[in-house]
Amino acid sequence: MPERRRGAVRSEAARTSILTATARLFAERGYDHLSIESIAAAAGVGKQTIYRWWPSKGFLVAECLLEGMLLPERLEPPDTGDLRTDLISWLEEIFRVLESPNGEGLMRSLIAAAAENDEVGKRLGASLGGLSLMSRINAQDEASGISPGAAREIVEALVGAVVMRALSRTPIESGDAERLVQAVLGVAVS
Amino acid sequence: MPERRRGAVRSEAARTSILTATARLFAERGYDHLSIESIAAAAGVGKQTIYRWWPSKGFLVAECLLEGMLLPERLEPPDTGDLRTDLISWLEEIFRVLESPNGEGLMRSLIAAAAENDEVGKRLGASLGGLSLMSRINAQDEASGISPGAAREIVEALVGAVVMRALSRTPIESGDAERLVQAVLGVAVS
Amino acid sequence: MPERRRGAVRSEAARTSILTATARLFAERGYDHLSIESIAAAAGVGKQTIYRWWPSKGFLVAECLLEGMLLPERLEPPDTGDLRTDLISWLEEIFRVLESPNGEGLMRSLIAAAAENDEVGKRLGASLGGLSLMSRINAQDEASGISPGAAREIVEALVGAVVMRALSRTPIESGDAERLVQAVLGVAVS
Amino acid sequence: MPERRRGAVRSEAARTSILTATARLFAERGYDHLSIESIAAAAGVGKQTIYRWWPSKGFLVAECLLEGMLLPERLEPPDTGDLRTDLISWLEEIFRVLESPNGEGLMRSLIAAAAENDEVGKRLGASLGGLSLMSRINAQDEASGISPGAAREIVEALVGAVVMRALSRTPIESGDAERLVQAVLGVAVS
DNA sequence: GGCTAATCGAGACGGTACGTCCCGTCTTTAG
DNA sequence: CTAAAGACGGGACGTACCGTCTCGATTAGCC
Repeated sequence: MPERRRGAVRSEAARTSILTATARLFAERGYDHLSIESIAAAAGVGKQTIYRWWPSKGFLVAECLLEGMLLPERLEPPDTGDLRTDLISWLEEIFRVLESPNGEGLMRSLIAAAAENDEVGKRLGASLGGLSLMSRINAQDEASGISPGAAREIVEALVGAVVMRALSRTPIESGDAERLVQAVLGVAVS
Repeated sequence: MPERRRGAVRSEAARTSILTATARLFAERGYDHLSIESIAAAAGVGKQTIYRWWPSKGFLVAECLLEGMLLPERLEPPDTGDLRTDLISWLEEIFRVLESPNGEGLMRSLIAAAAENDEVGKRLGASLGGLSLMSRINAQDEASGISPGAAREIVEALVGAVVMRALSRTPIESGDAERLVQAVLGVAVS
Repeated sequence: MPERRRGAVRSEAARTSILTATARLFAERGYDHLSIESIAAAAGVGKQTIYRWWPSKGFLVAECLLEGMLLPERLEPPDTGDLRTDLISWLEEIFRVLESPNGEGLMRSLIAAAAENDEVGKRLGASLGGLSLMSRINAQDEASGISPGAAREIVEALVGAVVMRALSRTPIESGDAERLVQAVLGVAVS
Repeated sequence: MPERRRGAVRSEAARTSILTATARLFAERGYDHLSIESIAAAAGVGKQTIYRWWPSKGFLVAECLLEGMLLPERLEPPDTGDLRTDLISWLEEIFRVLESPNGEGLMRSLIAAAAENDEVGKRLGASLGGLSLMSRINAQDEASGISPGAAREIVEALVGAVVMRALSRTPIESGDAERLVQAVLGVAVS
């Protein structure tokens, strides 16, 4: 027996409008300066309805991230067969986001959220496409010159480099994606 | 004549006790939850004295970082001549900090500060030893198999990987430093 | 035919446990700090069940008052034939309630409820025994030296004096009941 | 030495506008429905400025009462030499306030405040003129037929009767003041 | 027996207000 | 002119309740 709960059921309309409002305000104002109060007001919802389902704004942002409401596109690496080229395309896509208006601010907000909230932290890498990338590399281990089991380290290094770019406020220059892949993947795979 | 301003001069005692209090509270409570009010109280100082000299708590933290009051040790890579070994030692040192009690929390607080404040962001990499590492690699370019001009990318990738570790809440395992260096520097340099 | 409604009938168990819970919480926490939510929880009842039958907590308290669940005893004046003595006994009884632990708080809660809710207000005097006292005095008018038709004023003055005692936080001293009757009834009736 | 305190001094402007706003909102909305938040907004003041100086809205109302900002007129009994006539005039004045638009509501709000807050409770009687009346009666003890030391009881009874009128929602009729004085002062003084 | 209607418990919902924390600014007194 | 102290207007926090509503379950008269 599924042990039915009693009482009114959770309102999907409220949930949706809260997440939408969160995503919008996150993009507009950044993670700091994002307040539960303003989310509630923008969503046309009582504050308690937010606190009933999410412990803090960090988890709200985490759920938005999971639903793909924060990043403008699906940042998955393409698969043309040539890993190196795919990596470069992928990084260039990410860099393009970073260079878009307020793109860096959005990324830094994401980092701030990841620093404060466990859920966001655990999902940050995957949201940038790291997860599918890892399994992709793992599958190709033998075929490429990459040492086996290094997938995690490579992805960590590449995503980490992107994060450092956002944190260090260094402007991105053309060719950066290629140089980065070159540095991490090494000469051997060229 | 050096054009001395009239009136009382800035109190060094106040400055020091403010920075000390900031560093202590930063370590205890993290970047969020760090408040100017509590710093002033802990330092035995009026709030105005803080606002007179620093624009926000971010800059306070930046100055602490610059003075080496936030990280427990000097995180400079050693120089034994063997770059690969030095990198591993350096990363192991950083990982050791991460594994110390609240070490990860401290690192995440640093990242949060870097995400919010430009100064902290610009200095984060250097504070972890990235700056001296870069010049070291640049100097050795020809000697090693590293492609010329890749120093920045390599350091970015390594430091970035560390940052991702802290953000993703992945526990560190023995050998991780070596694997990371292996992945980034590639087989060719072994 | 009494035009019976269809559907389930009002649950007497719910009604009783609501009133009991109300009376208990009223005594424990006072009229302010008394919440429908806590009554419902204490009574093991849904909030709607309360709102279905009572418009507000004021009416709940009014019904408790009417059922004698709020005041510890029946505060009716005795009837020995000697009005003056009876009045003194009655006031002494009320004063005894006031002096009991939290007795004054209870009385003030009752006054607060009376100030907010019409029903409670109209019943307050009667609950303290004023109603039966009035008819008693009216019946004795000629026999005593009391001017005819003054019953209402006398009762109002006596009960009012008790209320003022509770409001003014003046401690009660022995003999107060007698002095009060003396002041209101005057020397002529002694 | 007067042990001078440091730091900015309390703003009289803020204090005044808070009390004015309190008095206005008290008259408009009553003691329940009076909220610190609305007072702060109406006074153009931060909530903390209220909480810094008053523990609760009860004390705010108490201070307004003390400054005579709540009751429309000075409700002191006149002194023509004839106590009975003066008492009647005084009660008629109070009854006139009760009969004015929202006058009864104001009185009940005052009673509610008195029931909740000690300060208001202690001052309620005095604010209605009870204090000056008591000393007046005491001074005349021998001259009148009033038993010595009965001043407090008489005032308590009279003011209490007024309070009961407000609580019981009984409409006031012409001659009520006289009947009340008659009942309390007795035939002897007629 | 099935239908309809009312009740009950539970509890989600949009709101208001609470009392607290902290912001960044301003004011006061002391050195 | 700096400094400690601290009051100020304001924004947001997370919590408590308000009164309404929506559920599923139960109960009782009616066809």
